[in-house]
Amino acid sequence: MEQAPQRDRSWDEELRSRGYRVTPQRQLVLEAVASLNHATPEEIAARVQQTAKGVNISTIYRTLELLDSLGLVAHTHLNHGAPTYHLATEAGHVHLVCQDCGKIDQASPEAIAPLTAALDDRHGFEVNVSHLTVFGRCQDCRSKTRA
Amino acid sequence: MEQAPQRDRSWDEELRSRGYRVTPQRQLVLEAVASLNHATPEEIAARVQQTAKGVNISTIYRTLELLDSLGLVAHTHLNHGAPTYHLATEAGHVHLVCQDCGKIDQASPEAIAPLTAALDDRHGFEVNVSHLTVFGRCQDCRSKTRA
DNA sequence: TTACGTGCAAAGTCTTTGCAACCAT
DNA sequence: ATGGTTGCAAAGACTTTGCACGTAA
Repeated sequence: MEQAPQRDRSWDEELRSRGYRVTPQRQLVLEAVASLNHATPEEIAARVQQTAKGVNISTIYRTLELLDSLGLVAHTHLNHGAPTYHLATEAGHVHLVCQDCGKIDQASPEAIAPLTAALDDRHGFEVNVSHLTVFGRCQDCRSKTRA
Repeated sequence: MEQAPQRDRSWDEELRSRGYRVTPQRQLVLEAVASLNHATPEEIAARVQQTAKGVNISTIYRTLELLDSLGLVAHTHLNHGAPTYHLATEAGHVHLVCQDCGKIDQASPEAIAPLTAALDDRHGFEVNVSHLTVFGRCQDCRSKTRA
């Protein structure tokens, strides 16, 4: 399976060096996660199937679990039901989930630096920043409700 | 259904004033949430059924949803699967979930004050503190791995 | 008395698993 | 060639829903 030469292939070696194989399905899942950002397994499956219709949902789950364990993608648990996946290279940001409209925003790492420092200091707890989600209400919904 | 007089009954009125009824099932669920702390619906059901065996799991779910919507309990979405419920009066703390051993610790509100301030400031985002969960590794697991 | 709440059972959603065929290495 | 991967289908975990009976108010 040939591809455009300029695509990032560093993860290929990550797989192979650990004894895993590089398959079209895995490429497609990783590309889907990269392009969708905060997507559920079903959304990722839909995107993958735009290119390769035969890919089964169970393969999506297995692949996401693998990529997650390798640290290539990360997931967060949002409101109810499905987790959402994003590239681990985008880690270091906080997810801001609006409980009114469901919108997902992101905050920069600096905003949470005091938090991670305080938790390390006082609890000896090492924060997994790529897995951090904050719930609340976004600016839009706050102004709407106040009206 | 009479009970010991010294039990906290403020939530009774919370229900009645909104047109909901006070039932033994709802009392038991609230008591279970209070005594268990971070319990899943199934765990709550098990506790409730120690007292009243007939209570159905669907009643547990419906009651938790109700109490949650009334702000009497709150839930967080932990690793995979079931959410965990706790009393809303214990809100204002952060859950620290260890991804290695699964232990749930709590951090005081002061630790997150800088975070909530920064997010409000820079994103107009109002943090729901009772719903905040931080993933990472606890002190014990860190020292084990480092060894 | 009235209509909200519950138990029961069935269905729904999301995810995992066993197994034979398949294919990356 | 050969063992990791996939598709398929079935099972599993978790949650919701419809309906008739029960019960708080």
